[in-house]
Amino acid sequence: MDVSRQQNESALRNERGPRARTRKLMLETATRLMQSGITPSVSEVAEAAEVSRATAYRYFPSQAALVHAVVDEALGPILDWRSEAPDARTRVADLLATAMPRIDEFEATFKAALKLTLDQWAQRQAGTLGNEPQLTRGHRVELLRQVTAPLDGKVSPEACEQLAQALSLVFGVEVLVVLKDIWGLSAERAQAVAEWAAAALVEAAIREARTAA
Amino acid sequence: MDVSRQQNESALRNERGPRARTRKLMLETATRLMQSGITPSVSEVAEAAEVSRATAYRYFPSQAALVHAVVDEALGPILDWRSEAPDARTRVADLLATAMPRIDEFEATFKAALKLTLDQWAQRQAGTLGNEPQLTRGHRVELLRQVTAPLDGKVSPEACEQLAQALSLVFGVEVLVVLKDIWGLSAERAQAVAEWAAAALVEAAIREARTAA
DNA sequence: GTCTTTATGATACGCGCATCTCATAAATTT
DNA sequence: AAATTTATGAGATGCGCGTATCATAAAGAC
Repeated sequence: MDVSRQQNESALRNERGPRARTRKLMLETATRLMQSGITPSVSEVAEAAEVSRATAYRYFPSQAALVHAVVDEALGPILDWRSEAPDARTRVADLLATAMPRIDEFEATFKAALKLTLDQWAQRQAGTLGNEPQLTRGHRVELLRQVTAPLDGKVSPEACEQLAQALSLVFGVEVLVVLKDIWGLSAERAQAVAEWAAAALVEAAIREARTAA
Repeated sequence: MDVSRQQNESALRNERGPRARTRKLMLETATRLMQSGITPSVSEVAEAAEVSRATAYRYFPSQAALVHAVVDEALGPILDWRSEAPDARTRVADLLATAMPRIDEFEATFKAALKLTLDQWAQRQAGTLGNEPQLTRGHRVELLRQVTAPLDGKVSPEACEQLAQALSLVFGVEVLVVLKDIWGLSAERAQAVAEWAAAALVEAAIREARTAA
């Protein structure tokens, strides 16, 4: 029973037929469960979606694959984000305004994803690397390069890179983990702090370039 | 067999006797395993330490308890950190110089701890809150209040608080996770980026207070 | 309509973690 | 030294995850 023979992974998403239907059902169920705070095992999704465990494992062979798929859905508008604003300050503010509420909305999902990357890192360290779906987590790099793009030429490439790296610290689930869970802030306050910090970093990079010139 | 009847938790640490000895052995074994990248189960520590599983579980009833104990050891010098430097810039640089190498050294341990806090958060959300040891993760707040202490009076309390919160984003395991794992930086580069970001944030807070006045 | 292909469900197995019980060994106390 | 408390080990049990097998039901081809 080789699935890819007749319907490959990408085709499965949007086409119809029994496979696409079941997959959609499972994904929706998994998303709902994760939103409620659970990081469901494949078996749990199977039960909640009222399909047999065997079937569930045919679509998502591991919890990692499951979370990966749900995260892809959750990322949605963040992946499509673009900015034509002329200055970096506006771009970073815009990015945070788009991404952070979405991340907060799917907080449980993104935290589960973060947990999985930590799992995979540990297994890699220990040498026990199953060939899992390999959670991506590289979106930040691309997005932040867009943010710092207006600074090309005005700021040295090294400084630009450093700024992007620093910005990646104030943008992501980790921000919520720290500000909400440790400091007890609301989602709004957390976003405000992140925006302030991001603006300060951009400002500093620009200022340094100015004094260096 | 009520342990606390004769030797309570705190007494166990430094006193001697068979219990303290076994506990120490297990802790050392667990630390060694975690440094090698594994996040060991209680059973694994038991085997590596050559004690029976039953004994192991008497000391550490769960993996969470185990990690918690190892983290306490790993924190070591970070918890003792103090600074008498007169200005916040120096203090934050000093804190990062102390803490980041230590965190990097015990990277696997701190990542495991982060994973556990995510687990606990998820279980809390789902309502299934076992009464686990409840990982602390609040050290950052105290340390950063010390960092921003020189700004009291010079900067409004709100701004001071916000600065501390922003600084907490560039100080901790999360920084390593993002900069090393996503960007592929070395530990040294990661620390340099964190230091630059921290300095920029402090600078921004001070500058804002100046212009506001 | 028959026949093939494909999807699903029921069931069973192995594995590792966590817990419990009970017997033995070690220690402390008197 | 004897008695009592305390620590340990060996084994059994239950539970959940992941996998494999086989039989049935649904969909598509002719």
